[in-house]
Amino acid sequence: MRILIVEDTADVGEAVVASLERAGYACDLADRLQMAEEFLAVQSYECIVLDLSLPDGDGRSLLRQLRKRGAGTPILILTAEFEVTARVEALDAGADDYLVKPFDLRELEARLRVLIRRDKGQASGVMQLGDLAFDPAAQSVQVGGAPVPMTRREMTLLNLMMSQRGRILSKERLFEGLFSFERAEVGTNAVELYIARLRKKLAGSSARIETHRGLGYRMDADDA
Amino acid sequence: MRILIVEDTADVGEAVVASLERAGYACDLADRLQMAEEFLAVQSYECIVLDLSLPDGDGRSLLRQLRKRGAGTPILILTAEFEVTARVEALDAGADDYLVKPFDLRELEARLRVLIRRDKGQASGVMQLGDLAFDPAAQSVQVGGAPVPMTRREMTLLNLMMSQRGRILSKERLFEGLFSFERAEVGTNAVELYIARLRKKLAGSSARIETHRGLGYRMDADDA
DNA sequence: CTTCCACGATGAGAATGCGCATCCGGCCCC
DNA sequence: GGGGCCGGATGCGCATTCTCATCGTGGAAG
Repeated sequence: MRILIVEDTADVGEAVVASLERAGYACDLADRLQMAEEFLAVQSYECIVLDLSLPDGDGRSLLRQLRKRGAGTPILILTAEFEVTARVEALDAGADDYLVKPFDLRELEARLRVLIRRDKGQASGVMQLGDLAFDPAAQSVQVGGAPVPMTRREMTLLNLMMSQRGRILSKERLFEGLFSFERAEVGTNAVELYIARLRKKLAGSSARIETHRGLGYRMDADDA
Repeated sequence: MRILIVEDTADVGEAVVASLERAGYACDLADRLQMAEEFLAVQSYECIVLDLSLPDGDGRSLLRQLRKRGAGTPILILTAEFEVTARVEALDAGADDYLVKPFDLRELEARLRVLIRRDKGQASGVMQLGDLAFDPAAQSVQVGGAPVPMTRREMTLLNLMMSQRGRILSKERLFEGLFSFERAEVGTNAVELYIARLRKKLAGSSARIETHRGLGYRMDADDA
């Protein structure tokens, strides 16, 4: 939990550092843009608190530079400029929050907690099986990095099989999953059909579908 | 891009809705907690704007309830309470931002843009895809540096597709992002219509919208 | 070991209905 | 009042989907 504070007014900077250190963060204090850049070159931070008016330049340039470089670090602007246009401009330039002096240290801490909390915790729900990757959210299938086009039925079947990988799924079960409501009219052969289609599209992958006669189907990888 | 606004003061709520709709968001307005919960039960939102003082209870309870349920939707508190302790409490309870009335609509919009782009995992504002550049803040689209005029709906759709680039978005999902409840009577092929219009305007660009029959649409660049 | 049967695999073809284009009317905002 | 934005309706083309029919194969019993 390391935070960079860029602030030229000594007493403000020191007060912020003292407060954040008491809250358990490791803090580096820079009073000029150049010093901030030196810190950033050798250290990565959970979060950056940035004053806009600095003796050797404008904080906005640092902000833009970082974003252009692709840095995703949350940045909180802390400044005396209270004009709405300045706020909008900074936020649109890539800042994540904007606090106007004078401010309350408790609020600063709370807002930093929010930024750090947000920055963590976005997991990708991708399922992997051998060289087969399936992302249910994106509805995308890849074999060894190459995308494989799938139709809707194929996709739902793959979803069923992969979310229960390693288990044998009865044909009735798969049938329910595929044709839950319109089942009355569709023949019993349909499941086998889509199993065949899936197998064909998954040829060349290390994932495969085993047949267990009289029981159902099971998905697994070749080796393992 | 659908936003839920929970606000009991009619003129404030309507002003916010008008402003956000002009910016291309689909908005649902709830003036009571109960209504908000009903909306949330049947619809998912990109973001929630929440007033704390409501006729049938305290907004904080909704906030806590959502977080306990594990909802990760960004929430912006919009209230007249200006005490620091109230802000800290709300932020620690799971709110992502806190704006005190009276506020400037431009700042609200800017802060919502921040929350939404953060939620999507992007740090800065401008999105690029091949030679197509989209700036949600400026509501501007460029193909190879040349500006392309877009209508509001087209822009909203492009925003949806680009912020989820590489993923297949179902027609229902796009529909929900495009239209709010009051416009519920629009036909089902409205989405196809705007897809067609977008494609026409994006002809000549390396950005492309693929159709995945039965699944939805997916945005990508020609090469890759 | 052999034989037979039932279950599963596979290919070809037909119909459903999805998605696209187009034209058009209506509405809102200027 | 008018121009652009918005969304309705229709007809057509075709991918997807499912049926049908045939062939392959595993397994158990004699």
